[in-house]
Amino acid sequence: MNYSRQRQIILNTLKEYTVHPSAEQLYIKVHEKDKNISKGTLYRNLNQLVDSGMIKKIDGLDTTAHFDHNTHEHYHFICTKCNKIYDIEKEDIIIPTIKNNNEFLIISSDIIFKGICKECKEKD
Amino acid sequence: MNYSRQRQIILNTLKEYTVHPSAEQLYIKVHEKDKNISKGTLYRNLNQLVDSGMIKKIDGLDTTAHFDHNTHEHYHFICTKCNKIYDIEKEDIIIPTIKNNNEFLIISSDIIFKGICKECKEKD
DNA sequence: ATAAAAATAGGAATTATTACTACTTTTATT
DNA sequence: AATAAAAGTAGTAATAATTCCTATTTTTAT
Repeated sequence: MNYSRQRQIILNTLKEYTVHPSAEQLYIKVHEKDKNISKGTLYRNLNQLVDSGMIKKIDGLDTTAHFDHNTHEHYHFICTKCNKIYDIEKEDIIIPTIKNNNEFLIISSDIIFKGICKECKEKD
Repeated sequence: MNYSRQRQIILNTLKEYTVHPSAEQLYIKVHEKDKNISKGTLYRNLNQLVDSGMIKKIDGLDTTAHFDHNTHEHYHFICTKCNKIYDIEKEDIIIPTIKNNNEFLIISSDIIFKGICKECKEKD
């Protein structure tokens, strides 16, 4: 992967997020910094960054892919009321494993908890 | 929800699968049984069946939604070589939980394990 | 300095999904 | 059984997310 100014902007912009934007949300911010960066470039670079392990792609949040610059192993909680996505750190959960498993070589596990966050609970 | 012949065909067709088809894959089979069932009808009914809890929607497998007639709580393992989706039964895993959690009310958790299945491991 | 490899902008194309509309089927009530 | 309201349908148009394409530009290794 060669250096590219555009890819640098995309990565830096993603790093400014504490939540996990979709490509479209990211595009708006990136576009503010450089009006010429096209969606083709954005998608191509996001995919390259995912493939090289520099960022993570999160599916299953809604119908679109979201992107996460936090590459250390962690999981997500989505509040079904406010749709906010919270990070759940590895050390804060009991990791699932398959019992007596000699059939599957597990390389990664994605976990998405869904429910109600404290804030929404207190509003009721 | 009223009875509809088309919905019955869609549900029965989904039940014939042991794997978890996308809407498109399901459409091909449904279309073999009744040439007149439209994609609009398929999507509308799939969404109704999901909303009523009769089937489950699985996101995060690839870019499209997949559907599962197996509504009892279970999880999935995707082989990154052959892309086959295996069911992992609840009783076969150690369920993840958030430790010392008083912030999130967890209603459901989706887990997708990724790795290499036995078959693909043995081919190497 | 230069040539091959990689990347780009911008728009076209593709794919998945939803929305719309005039018509048909189902269901509850008589 | 007749009937009217509610629910559902086919077929197509529209939308949204993402990928593909191409001529041009940038990066990198010599």
